[in-house]
Amino acid sequence: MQIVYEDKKQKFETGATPIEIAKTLGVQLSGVIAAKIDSGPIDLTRKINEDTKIEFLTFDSKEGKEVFWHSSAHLMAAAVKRVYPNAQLTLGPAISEGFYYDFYDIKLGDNDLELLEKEMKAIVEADSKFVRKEVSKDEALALFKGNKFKAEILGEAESPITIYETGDFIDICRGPHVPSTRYLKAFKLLKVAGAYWRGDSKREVLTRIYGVSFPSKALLEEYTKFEGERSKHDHKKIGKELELFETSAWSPGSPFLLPNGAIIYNELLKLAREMDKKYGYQEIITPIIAKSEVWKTSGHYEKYRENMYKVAPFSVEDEEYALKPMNCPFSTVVFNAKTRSYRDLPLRLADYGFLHRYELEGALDGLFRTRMLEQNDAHIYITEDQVENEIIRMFEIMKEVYAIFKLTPLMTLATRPEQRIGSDDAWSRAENALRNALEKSGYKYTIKEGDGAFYGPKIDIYVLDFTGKPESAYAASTIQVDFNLATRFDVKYTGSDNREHTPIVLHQSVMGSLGRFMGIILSNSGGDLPVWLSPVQARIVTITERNNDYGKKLLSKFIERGLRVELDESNATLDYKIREGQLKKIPYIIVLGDKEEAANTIAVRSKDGKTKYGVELNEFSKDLQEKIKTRTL
RNA sequence: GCCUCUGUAGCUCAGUGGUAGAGCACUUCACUUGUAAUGAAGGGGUUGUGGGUUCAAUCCCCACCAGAGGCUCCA
Repeated sequence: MQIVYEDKKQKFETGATPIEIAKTLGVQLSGVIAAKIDSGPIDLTRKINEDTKIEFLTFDSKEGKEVFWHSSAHLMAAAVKRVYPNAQLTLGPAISEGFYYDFYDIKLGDNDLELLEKEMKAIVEADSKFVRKEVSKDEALALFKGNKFKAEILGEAESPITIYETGDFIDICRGPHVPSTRYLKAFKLLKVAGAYWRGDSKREVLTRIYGVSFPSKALLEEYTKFEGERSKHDHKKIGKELELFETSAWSPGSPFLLPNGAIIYNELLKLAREMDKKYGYQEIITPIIAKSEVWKTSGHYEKYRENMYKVAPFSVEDEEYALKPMNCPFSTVVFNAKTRSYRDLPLRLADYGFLHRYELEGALDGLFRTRMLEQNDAHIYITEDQVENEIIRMFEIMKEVYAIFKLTPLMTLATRPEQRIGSDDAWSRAENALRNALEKSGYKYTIKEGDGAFYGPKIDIYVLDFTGKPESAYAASTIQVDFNLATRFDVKYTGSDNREHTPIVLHQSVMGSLGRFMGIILSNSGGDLPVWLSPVQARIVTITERNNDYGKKLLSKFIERGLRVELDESNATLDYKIREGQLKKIPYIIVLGDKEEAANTIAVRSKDGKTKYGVELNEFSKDLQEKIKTRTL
């Protein structure tokens, strides 16, 4: 057998294990969790019987982590079995950050986790080996007699079945695993949650325990520290601290924007409207409630009814009305308000209507997932051959907006799903248009096969969150092609051939839900907003009461200039006032004392703690206005 | 909707089967301060809501409401 390891080529006896091979090659095994050969990762103790390349996996690699966490899931399951012998094992995979295991027939709460951790520690100290065995399907079934979940899994598997023994614990498992429990030095069980067997809400509810583990205590501490950092980016916490929004049981899922929050929200709206103007979108205003008939025509009533709020009967006519969950159909009324020609296209209609969607209570999340939302929504009526260029244009808008917020976009192209309307030809042309637009604009993108809407392909744009990890990116913008809407609402234009044609509709939303977008900005910035978005752009602080009149005089000057400035003339100490301003993340604190008053200047402290003395008010306010105008820090 | 946890003053949180406490915030007074917390006094709570158990419930039990996390990661 020939093994290739980096540039060393050596022959080994068939049946050598990675541990033996490592010794011969002189590979240091400390930190090595598993090996990887051509056919995939394997146990360090498993014999290799094929010609192959070999790689040694440590925790640093994605595959190494997977092995490590999967072994940790076994460790946890072993502990659960000891403490709760009746618990039935189901599945326990590694996930992107840690692992979980689902159990059937146990009840436990967060308080029980400590007990399990102790048990796990005992197993780790016992240094139990992970022993791999192959058995027949029948033998495996016998091992898990009475466990319908394992029986279901085995039903789909082929003999021989691999099992792993760790002390007295046995689980069906493809592996590989770390050689022994001693490797699993540092771990933490995080939470207990409910999950459905195979993610299906009609099936059994299982108890899922989440955990993370690391090869050293230091790494676990680092993880814990990062989790602390995470809470600084919790938009709900920031919203509370900066007095931006409140939630109320009066209307769950519909946050109330407080004055400070409303300022930020309106600044975002202002930006959206500026972009509309710049890029030739016309704003329309359409009803919030309408007869359900509308949604029967659009098809939403059939597909989306569970998420719709009905208002029925609304009037004496006993006709059912509904709150709109989407703006789309209403733009057709605007299009049809007069006879349209191809010269009117592309017709770009922006709609900021308030939408209501019934979201599951458990899915609600601050500004991120709400039941009332407002999108910077647009519907573009267009001919098929205009699609590509129009989308390139949309990317221009998006680039401009993202640059302001320093957001990094990730593009995904979603193609035709199983259930769809429109001809395959039309789909191909539309998908190509989207692909070309992406490529001509120089974007890298991933393709999600079959993930398009039933009415057309789409591009979803995600933006990175504060961690910068693609897997936790936010869905921010969307661009969708729609073959359905115009047909359903009988929308037509006259072509250059003097005949009637049905336009294609593009759905576009650059910022998505504005509330949600605000949440993203809050989280990513940790509450440190640029001047143009800050509810209070500067706060005047007087040192003594003697300076209050000077403070009032300057305040009115700032307000005349349209700046959001406030005055703190309380009789607290300067230190206290500075601290207050700093905690509220106000970009500038203007300090006024006797010296400033005598010289008719101001002292400006910026958020980074640096202070400039003897500044002229005009100079400062001009600088501020410039920053606001250009939307820079 | 389902699972786990949580709900005590505006906020952050203690606490107890015998109707409640701290810090911050707020009000008042004193201090008049030069770049991240001056001191003192005071006001503020049907312990989420509704039932039940009990001589007695904020605490125990049930239901409801709201909040947090989870319900895609496949032997």
